[in-house]
Amino acid sequence: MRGEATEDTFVVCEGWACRVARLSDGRRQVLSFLLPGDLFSAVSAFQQSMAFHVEAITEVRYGSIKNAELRSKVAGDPHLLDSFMKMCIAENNAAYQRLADLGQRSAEEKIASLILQLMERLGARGMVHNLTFEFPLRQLQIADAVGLTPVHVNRVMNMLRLSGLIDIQKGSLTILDLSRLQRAAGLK
Amino acid sequence: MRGEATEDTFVVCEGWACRVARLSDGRRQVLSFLLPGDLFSAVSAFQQSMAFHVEAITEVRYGSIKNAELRSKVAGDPHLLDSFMKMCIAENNAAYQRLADLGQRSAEEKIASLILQLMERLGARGMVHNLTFEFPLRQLQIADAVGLTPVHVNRVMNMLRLSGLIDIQKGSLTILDLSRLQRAAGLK
DNA sequence: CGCAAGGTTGAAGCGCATCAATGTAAGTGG
DNA sequence: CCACTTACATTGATGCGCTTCAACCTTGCG
Repeated sequence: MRGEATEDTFVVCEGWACRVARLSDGRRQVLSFLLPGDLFSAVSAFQQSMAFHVEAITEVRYGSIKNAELRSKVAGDPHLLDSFMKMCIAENNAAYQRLADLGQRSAEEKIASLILQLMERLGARGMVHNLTFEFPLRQLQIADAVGLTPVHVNRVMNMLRLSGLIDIQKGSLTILDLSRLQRAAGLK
Repeated sequence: MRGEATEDTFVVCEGWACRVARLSDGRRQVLSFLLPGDLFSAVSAFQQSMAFHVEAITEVRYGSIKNAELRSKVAGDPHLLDSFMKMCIAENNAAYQRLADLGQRSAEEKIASLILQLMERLGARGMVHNLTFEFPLRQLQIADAVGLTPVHVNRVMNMLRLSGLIDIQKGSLTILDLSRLQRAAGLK
């Protein structure tokens, strides 16, 4: 789905997608990953067109609501307005955290913290069990999200695997040593 | 000003400030620059505490409004709600553009596009004349904004100056060759 | 004057990019 | 069922962009 003006606001019901910005020369930046429950953009009801577009990562089921309807609902219900603003805040804070990650962290830290952020968001949706969760990302998509080459993403992820921090099997990721992974992410 | 819960939402009236995130080991990331007319955070009225803090760059004059008052005003006026959401969108889109800059661009592109973005925002405020505008940033602040070392920022900015793209005199920046600067920024 | 903050410059090294080749698994058509 | 293709993961060799460390310079100011 490209970034044209839309009549509707969409919400992911099932599957993964991502917001992508494309530079004029073709370079791609994955701005954020969309998990079940996420709006394609928390504020899309209020803007003409998006500066990015949305791409499916897996098969995606999604729902929609007319922008005009969403706007009037939000305007008419202070409690809903508050929830809506909180989603907007979350979107902002997530972007700011990624900014700090991209600006300040090494390759290993970037990838480790991306994994931890995804786990946190999936955990809030009850989609993590025993530190294991679905992980449908290709290494190219990870590379475009953290600003590295796919080749280097491969090397770093292999290192994380060989060091016994994570394990990946058939689209499923398991964190084998959470505290070491957090240290590798530069946290604490 | 740290990121504690605040009773008020602040708006910059005069001067420059910036939002800053700090990593646990002390690394800093400048998330965005605040120019006259910017809210410290477009959504600060709706959240408990900020994930970042705000630092002054120059002397800053600012105003404030009680969060509760701002919330009720926004909730009570659909037109104001729309304006408010548009500020939130702008904040988001700016963050996304910086994400793409940090993830995909070279040092020269990062710095050139930062300069162009600042000029664009200042121009919208009528603060640019003959491609010249106030530029109070230290090289360290630029470095923390684009994710480079101050040393390298210095080299790149010197190159931009020696190449005749920009000129800096006493806190004032002039763009000498706009189209070459845009090309250096990787645009078009 | 003497100090502090910031700008400038050089030398050396590392982290990641780049280029290129090979491996591997799933899908497709004959 | 096998030849072929396509997509993605893996691995090695080489090089560059940026970091790091360190010195020195400039400016403003008590």
